[in-house]
Amino acid sequence: MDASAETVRSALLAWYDDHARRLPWRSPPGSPPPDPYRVWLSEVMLQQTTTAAVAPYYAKFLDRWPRIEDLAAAEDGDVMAAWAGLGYYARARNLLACARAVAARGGAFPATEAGLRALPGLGTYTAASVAAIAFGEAATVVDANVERVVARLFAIEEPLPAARKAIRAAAETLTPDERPGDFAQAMMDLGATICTARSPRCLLCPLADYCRGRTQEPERFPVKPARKARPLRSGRAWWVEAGGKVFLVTRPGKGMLGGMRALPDDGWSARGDGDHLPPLDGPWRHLGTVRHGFSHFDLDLQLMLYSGDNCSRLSLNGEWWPLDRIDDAGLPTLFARAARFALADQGEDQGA
DNA sequence: GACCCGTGGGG
DNA sequence: TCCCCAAGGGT
Repeated sequence: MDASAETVRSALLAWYDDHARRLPWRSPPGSPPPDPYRVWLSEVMLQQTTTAAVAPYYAKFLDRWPRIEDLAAAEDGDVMAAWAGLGYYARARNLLACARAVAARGGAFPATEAGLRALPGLGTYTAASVAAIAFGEAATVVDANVERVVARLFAIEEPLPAARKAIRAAAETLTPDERPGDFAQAMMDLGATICTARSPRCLLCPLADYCRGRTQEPERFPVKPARKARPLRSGRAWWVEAGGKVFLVTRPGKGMLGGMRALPDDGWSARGDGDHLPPLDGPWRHLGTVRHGFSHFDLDLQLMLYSGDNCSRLSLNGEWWPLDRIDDAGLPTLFARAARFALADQGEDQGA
C-alpha cells in the first residue's frame, strides 16, 4: 500500500505524459514552458476560477496586451472593463499593480518563489506555481486539487482548514527536483479529471495502488467544516436614460466590485435600507428585481427607472454611456444583467 | 484564523 | 432548484 515518494512521482508523471489536458496557457509535457508573463497571467485568472471560464479572457488579454510592458501601460479602466465578468475584481487591480512593478524592474519577473511572493496578487499558491512552471524551481504547489489528492492519498482525517499544515507537509515529500512544473500540473490535472470532489474515478487513477483513502471512502477527504448559509440582502439601482444613453458611475477602488463601472445604487446594506439617496428627485418606476448570488450573500436588486424629464440636476459624478455600446461598458455580471433587464423592458414597451 | 471578495457549471 | 465547488489573496 505505502509507496516511496519516487514511486508516486514516477507514476504520476507517466500518467501526465499521456493524459495532460491541453490548455491555451500550457506547454505539452516535457517541453519548455511558456514565458513567465503567460504563466503568471493564467495563474492569476485561474485563482478560484475554472479553466473554461478563463480561456476566453486569457485569449483576450494576450491579444490586447501581448507583453507585460503593454499591460503595465494600459489604463486602469480598460483593464477593469476587460476583466468584467470574471469576478474577484481585486485580482485585476493587483494584476495591473504587479505588471507595473515588473515593468519597472525591466520587464523580467523574479525567478524564485520568494521573489515572486513579494509581488501584488501572488500568494503562496501563485508564487509556487509560477516558480515551478515558468522557472523550473522545485516549489510545492498546493491548490484545492492538490489538497484533495493529498488528503486522500494520505487519508488525512483532520478537517480543513487546520489540515492545511499536514497537507502541505505531505505534499512537500512528493515534490520532485526534476520536472516540478509538470508535476504540479499533473497533480492538478489528476484532481480535476480523476480525483474529483464527487465520484472520484479510482479505477482510472495512476495512484490508486498507493492511496490510503481509496480503501475507505475517498469522497470523505478532505474533511470540511459545515458551510454557513448565505444571507439575503436587498438594494436599489437607478436606471437613468436620456438621448439613447444611460448614466453610469465607477465604483470606489475597494470593496464589492471595486473599481468597476456600474449603475448608481443605494449601497445595498445588510438590512436592505441602503443609505444612498436616488440621484434625482422622482418620479421613479419599479422595473423589476434582479436576484444575484455573490460569494457570501445573495442580493435582490430592485431596478428603478427614472421616468421624469429633467436629468440636468444629476447629483452624482459619472458618465453617459451609449445604449448601443452597453456591452462594452465593462459592467460586472450583476449590472450587466440589470441592464439587459431594463433594455428588454423597453423592447416590450415598444412592441406593445 | 476569520472574513471579505464573483461567477458559472455540474450533480 | 439548490448546493457545491473551482489553478486563492488580502486584511
